[in-house]
Amino acid sequence: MTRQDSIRLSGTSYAVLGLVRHLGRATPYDLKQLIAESLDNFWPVPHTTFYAEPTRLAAAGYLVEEQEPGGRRRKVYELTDQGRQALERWVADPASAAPVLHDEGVLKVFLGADPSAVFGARRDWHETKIGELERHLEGIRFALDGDPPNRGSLEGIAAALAAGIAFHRTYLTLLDEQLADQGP
Amino acid sequence: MTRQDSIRLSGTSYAVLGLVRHLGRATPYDLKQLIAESLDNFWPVPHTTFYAEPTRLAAAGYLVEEQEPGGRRRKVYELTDQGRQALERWVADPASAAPVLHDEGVLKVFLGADPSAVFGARRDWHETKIGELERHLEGIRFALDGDPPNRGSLEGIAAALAAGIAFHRTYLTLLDEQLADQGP
DNA sequence: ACTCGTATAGTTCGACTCGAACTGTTCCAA
DNA sequence: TTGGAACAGTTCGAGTCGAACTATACGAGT
Repeated sequence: MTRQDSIRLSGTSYAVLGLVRHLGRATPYDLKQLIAESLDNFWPVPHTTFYAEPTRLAAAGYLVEEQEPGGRRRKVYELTDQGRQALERWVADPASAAPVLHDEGVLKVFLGADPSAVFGARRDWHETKIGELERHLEGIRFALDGDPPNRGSLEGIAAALAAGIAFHRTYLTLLDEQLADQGP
Repeated sequence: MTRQDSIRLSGTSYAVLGLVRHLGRATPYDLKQLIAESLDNFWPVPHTTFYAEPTRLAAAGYLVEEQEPGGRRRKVYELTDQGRQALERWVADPASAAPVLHDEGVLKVFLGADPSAVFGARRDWHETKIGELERHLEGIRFALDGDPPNRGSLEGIAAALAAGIAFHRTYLTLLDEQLADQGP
């Protein structure tokens, strides 16, 4: 009998349910590994949440929790019907919360910092980031050329990576425009 | 004697300090009004934080807190030297934390939602938002054409609004590209 | 076989954050 | 003169986060 503690489900909750559905059986660490560098660009989840949130979801009946008897005694999660249904309902609804951006650099400039200094530093960061994501994406593409055991998974990650790269490129363009409007 | 409870200062803390510096004397409600629709695009601050955070900052010596004797008994804040120095030090440092984006729509698509449905709905939202911001910006520009009592303030807000509009436009472009890549 | 370093895996804690819901105040028009 | 809308402020508890820490596994060199 699943419990109905009627907890609130956030985007992060659904992210956890979705990742568990994807892996079938997953430990918190698996979840963390899955999204590093891909989904993380659009929906950051601190790693501690992957330990806390599944426990919450299991208590409310969306997941089942098992613990390995020996070794690291890791907890392994699987979706329940209730979890699957909640996830499907949420995914089917095309409405989504407005995107939210947190940019400390713009805040600094708003509070009087020198735009060239702040945006200049930021520029380099985006370039580095793009490099990382591209390298990662290449790796995935290479894997996709071989045999595809987990093809679907990799394709989703590739799409997220491509979108992430597009996002950072756009940001770079915007920054360069700002920098051009300023200094010499 | 200012207390040194050595609290952690987040971007939001500095935002509060900066807004108080800007206004000279400010109530929480003033702060909230100041950033609605402008800074909010890059550094969202829930309104309750404008009640809690200044209290925290005052306890640690960054602000002084006074309470109106009658009426609404509002609390009024002013910057201390300690607060001013902390703010200046932070603003002078060109390094800033990486921008962070939260986009539930992309999350949904990542988890298997229909991209056209999700992005289509989102598209309209951005258009509405741009309209609002543009109307607001026009208002500010009109005010700037008149006499400028608080000119500096308004210019900062105008800049933030312009950047916000640019951001949403860019997002719109990206969404349209995604929608074009999909079906008809 | 052993042991040291590194990578992997997991947890605890407390401070902070957030939003829902509520209360109180002021203003203004009917 | 009173009732409703807009304005202003607060409370509360659940949720979120990151720093710091512990523990386990693996592997290279000895």
